[in-house]
Amino acid sequence: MSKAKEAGAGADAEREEGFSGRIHGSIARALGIAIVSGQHQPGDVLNNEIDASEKLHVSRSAYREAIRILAAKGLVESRPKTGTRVSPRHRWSLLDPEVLAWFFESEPSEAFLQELYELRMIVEPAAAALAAERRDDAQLERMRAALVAMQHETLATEAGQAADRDFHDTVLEATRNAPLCTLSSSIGAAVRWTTIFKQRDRELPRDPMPDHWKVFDAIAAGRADQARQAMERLVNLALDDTRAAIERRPGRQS
Amino acid sequence: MSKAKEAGAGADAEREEGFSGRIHGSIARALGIAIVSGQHQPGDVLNNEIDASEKLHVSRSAYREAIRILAAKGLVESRPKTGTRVSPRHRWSLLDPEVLAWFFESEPSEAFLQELYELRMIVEPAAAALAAERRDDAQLERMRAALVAMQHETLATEAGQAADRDFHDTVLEATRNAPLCTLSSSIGAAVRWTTIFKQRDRELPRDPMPDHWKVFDAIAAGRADQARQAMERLVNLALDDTRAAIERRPGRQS
DNA sequence: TCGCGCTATTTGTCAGACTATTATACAGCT
DNA sequence: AGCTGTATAATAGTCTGACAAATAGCGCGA
Repeated sequence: MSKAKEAGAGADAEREEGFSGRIHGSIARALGIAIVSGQHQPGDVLNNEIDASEKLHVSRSAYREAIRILAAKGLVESRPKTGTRVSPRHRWSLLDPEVLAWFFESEPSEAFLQELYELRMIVEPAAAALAAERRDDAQLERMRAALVAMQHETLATEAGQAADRDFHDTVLEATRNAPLCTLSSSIGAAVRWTTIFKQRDRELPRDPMPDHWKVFDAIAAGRADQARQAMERLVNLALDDTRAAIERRPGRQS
Repeated sequence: MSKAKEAGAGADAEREEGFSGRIHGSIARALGIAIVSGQHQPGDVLNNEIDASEKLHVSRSAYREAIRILAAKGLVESRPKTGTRVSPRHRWSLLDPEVLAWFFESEPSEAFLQELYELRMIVEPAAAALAAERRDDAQLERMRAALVAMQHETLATEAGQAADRDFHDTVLEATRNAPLCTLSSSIGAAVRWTTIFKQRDRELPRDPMPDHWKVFDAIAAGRADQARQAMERLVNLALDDTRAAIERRPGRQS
């Protein structure tokens, strides 16, 4: 069978700019970005299906499938006669990975970033505390291996960032709480997008390893409170770095 | 308002619980329930579009739109030649309102409920603390009004439950953190589904008002820590009630 | 044994017609 | 005049049937 087939790097890298091969996917992406970036505000009604699909040079069914995707994520709502209109913000699935990705494709507001970090600051330390109580030896070993790799490669390389992801993912898995995993995973992935800004800005100003090791040690020792505090510091420092990088770079690129 | 018609083709007795109006919606719902309930396990491939749509007596496009919805929520993944297969669980958007609803339509496992409450226990107290620091007078007034209404109507009535929702929603809004709102709103809505079990089981064993008022008082006074602790107690008691109701009702069919 | 191209299967896309729903305007009634 | 019910028109929803594109798996040949 195809067990080790899941290379990972290749499959994910294919979601680069432009489109994802499938028409309905790229239309959903384009519309989604237009919505989360405010080009289409809540309450606005989109062109009817015929006009819209003509303007985009696609068939009506492809356009409709794109709309279904957006509707599934709470961004729009369709009704006969009224048309398809952008839903109020409180209906949006702000934690959906794709929606988050769309936010980050159109320079999210600093306030939004702030809110995400705030949520991360609530969730990840709690996750670390749970992990300290529930991790098993195999997970512990994977965390250590990830940190070792991360230390060797540094966050400047793709492999290093993958190791970082691996560490955090294993911490989450160790909580044995599936909803918590998907949540924190989404936030983490989104926030890690900002790493690109940081990297592009200049060399990483701070060595993240000591803080990571403190989290690991606390989890290994089974000290929940200590793990929580260590993770709090870690996230806090990441926030500082990101905020500094953003303030130093008020110019938008395109 | 009569639900007249429906006779028509006659052969579509397949349409269960009746509503959702839109075909693609009900198909997505049916398939979604089948997936989250384990009838289709991760890795399983669904029938190809032609067979499936024939078996359901719907057109291929309607079926495809249903699949797009499920794919948008991470439940399935479609590729040419391979077909559409159920995604691994860690891809599922467990916090999506519809996915949660589907879980609760097919008696969720106790473990899953436990995990949801655990997450709620992490998020809601933190939200209460933030609300205590950021609420404005108008929000405060709406919280008070909601609690007064809740006290009059009790949780046994629809109006009383609406007031409960209103209270919690206002607390969330007061955090001024949009992602936190959508998250906690989803969890709250899902967990409140269990209220039905509780009600069905017997009279509500405990008066929830004193704990609600304590949360309110702390938020009104701007005492973040106090609000956090009060909300912790509130959620904890809800968990106890739910767990008791479930254990008292082990009636398992199928 | 290994690699390369063929093919069959499945999703993806397209086009056009018809149906269902409903907001709105309008006529009719009180 | 004000209200009520109905006709109308606009739009999403559904269906049909066809063709295109991608690709997993197989067989062929080096």
